[in-house]
Amino acid sequence: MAKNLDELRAVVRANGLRATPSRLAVLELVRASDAPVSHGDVADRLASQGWDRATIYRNLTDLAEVGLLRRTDVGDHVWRFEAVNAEHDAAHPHFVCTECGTVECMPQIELAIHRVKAPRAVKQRQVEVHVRGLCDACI
Amino acid sequence: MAKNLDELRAVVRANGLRATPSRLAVLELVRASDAPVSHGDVADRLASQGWDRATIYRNLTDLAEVGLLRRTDVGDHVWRFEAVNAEHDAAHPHFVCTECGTVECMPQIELAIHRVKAPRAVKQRQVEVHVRGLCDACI
DNA sequence: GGCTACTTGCAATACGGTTGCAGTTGCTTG
DNA sequence: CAAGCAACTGCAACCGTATTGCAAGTAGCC
Repeated sequence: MAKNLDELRAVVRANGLRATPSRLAVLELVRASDAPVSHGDVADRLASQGWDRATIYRNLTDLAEVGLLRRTDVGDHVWRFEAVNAEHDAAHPHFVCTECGTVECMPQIELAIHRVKAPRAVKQRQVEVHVRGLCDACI
Repeated sequence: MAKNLDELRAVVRANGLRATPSRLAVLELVRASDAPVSHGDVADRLASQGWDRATIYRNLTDLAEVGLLRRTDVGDHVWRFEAVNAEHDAAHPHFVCTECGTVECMPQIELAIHRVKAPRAVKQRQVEVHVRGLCDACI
């Protein structure tokens, strides 16, 4: 467990952030969750440790900004966060399950543009693509 | 124009709602928009006609409930509404500019799936597709 | 160890979304 | 056409998620 904290500390610092106790707690919790967690979830679960909601919020957004977490939403207009692991590369579409919140990478998906009238970024594929629906487990 | 109001009136009544002036104004505005419009947008644009925001909200949700409008979101946590009509029936991707927030319908875009391994919903195109990038004005 | 930039707690605000209640009105029916 | 009633509207308020300013506290660099 102490080793795990050192690892968290190292990774936070490697990403240019200070390894504060609250940040480590947030990162540990999100990494331990198997589904995306909301700010509210995290704040509730860390309330026993005395962290203020504003702090939790800032930590979540800071960690997301440096790429340790990913902010996502499942269509209910609540932002959720999940851990980003090493092999991740953002250059392909993502599928989000609107039921369980699972995010899957979809490199096998591509945009097909049937007519020329589209923004340049779209034509150049310089866009983020999010696909939202029910995964096979929830369908 | 009067004919157009009669048509709106008829369609609203045909869907079991009362054809009140505010409802007709809302439906007309949303039908005239070429991109999904938010509650706030509609309220602002109809403010000169004196309609209260609560009324606009209720009208939007009522019209969506009976199927004359479709509620949709483009990933920015603001609900938007678009008209449902014969040619606009199918759900289609929306492009949102990450800089200025402009939203565009993208019926000319379609998912191309290169390999069979994808969630069933994706293969059946039972998904919402959100495309995010810079529009031509912000690029 | 000192110092500085970053972080946190507190308190408040912002914003989209929603609702209760009393008065108004669309529309059905006689 | 008029009456009646359920649907609709304006007003005022509330809700939950998201976000921010400021002063005090602290991580970490030198």
